[in-house]
Amino acid sequence: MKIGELSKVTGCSVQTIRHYEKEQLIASAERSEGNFRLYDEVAVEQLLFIKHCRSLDLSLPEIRQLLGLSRSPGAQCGDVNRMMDRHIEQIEARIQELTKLNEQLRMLRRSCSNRRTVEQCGILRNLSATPVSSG
Amino acid sequence: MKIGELSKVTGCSVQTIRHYEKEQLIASAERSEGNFRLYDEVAVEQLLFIKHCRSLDLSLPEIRQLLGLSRSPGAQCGDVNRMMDRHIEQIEARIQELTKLNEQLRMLRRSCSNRRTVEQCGILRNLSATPVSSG
DNA sequence: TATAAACTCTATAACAACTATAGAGTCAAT
DNA sequence: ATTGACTCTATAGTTGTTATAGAGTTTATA
Repeated sequence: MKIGELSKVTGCSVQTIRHYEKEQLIASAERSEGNFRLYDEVAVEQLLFIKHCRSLDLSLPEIRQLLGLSRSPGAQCGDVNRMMDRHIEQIEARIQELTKLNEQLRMLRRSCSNRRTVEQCGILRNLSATPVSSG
Repeated sequence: MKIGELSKVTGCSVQTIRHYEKEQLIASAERSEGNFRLYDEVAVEQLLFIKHCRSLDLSLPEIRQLLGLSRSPGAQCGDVNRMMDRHIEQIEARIQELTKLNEQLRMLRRSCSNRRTVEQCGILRNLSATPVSSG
């Protein structure tokens, strides 16, 4: 199948597929006489794997590493697990950050309730002061 | 003061300050005879305002808009409030996304507990299947 | 058979908000 | 005069796509 069909089947855009090839996440496809990329079912599987990893926010280098590990079947799972653990840590750290941010934003938002002119706007006043604290 | 001192005082890097100037977040600085940028206290205030906004994850266009509003003191606060509300919504949506992601990752992580070879690794097996569900 | 439509190719730029670099100029001190 | 610290502009890199231009290929139709 050509790249357009692969795109439809997997839900990855054509440019994205070419991008993954350039980034070495998938092997360089064979070419037709007219220099079109040709794919088979294996490519579909690989792309779905990658897509699934991306939906979990794994980076392309992380995915490349996973693909490498899955190609060396004798290897232990330790590396896979370590990567997942690190990734989970990152996500949780980000959630914490955003949660704190959200509290600050809500506090800030409470400092102004419309119908004032910008001159007296509590939000702008609070943004000018360095620490976020309003009352 | 020159850009290096402004950088120290505000904690913004020299490149970032120049970047903000190019992006029209701060006015083009006056120049010395030798073409060095020269700043005063007003610039310090503005940069701290911007830095504070950035710490709240406001985008540069959003900050530019806020700065514009704060310069037209007759304007109503409505716009400021709408921007904050939209921003809060975005942050909360992102927190939801990440929380869901985190659950999926933890579930996936539970599917492999070291000491297996990659061939039997539950993580890799689950990543190959399209929906995330493991048991 | 000519031609148009739909597809593919490569290479490049855009996105956001910086960070890093190269190569040149300025300034103060020795 | 020269060193060192600073500054200048312009450009490329970061991440994972998406969008574009300009050219070539294949398929369907007139």
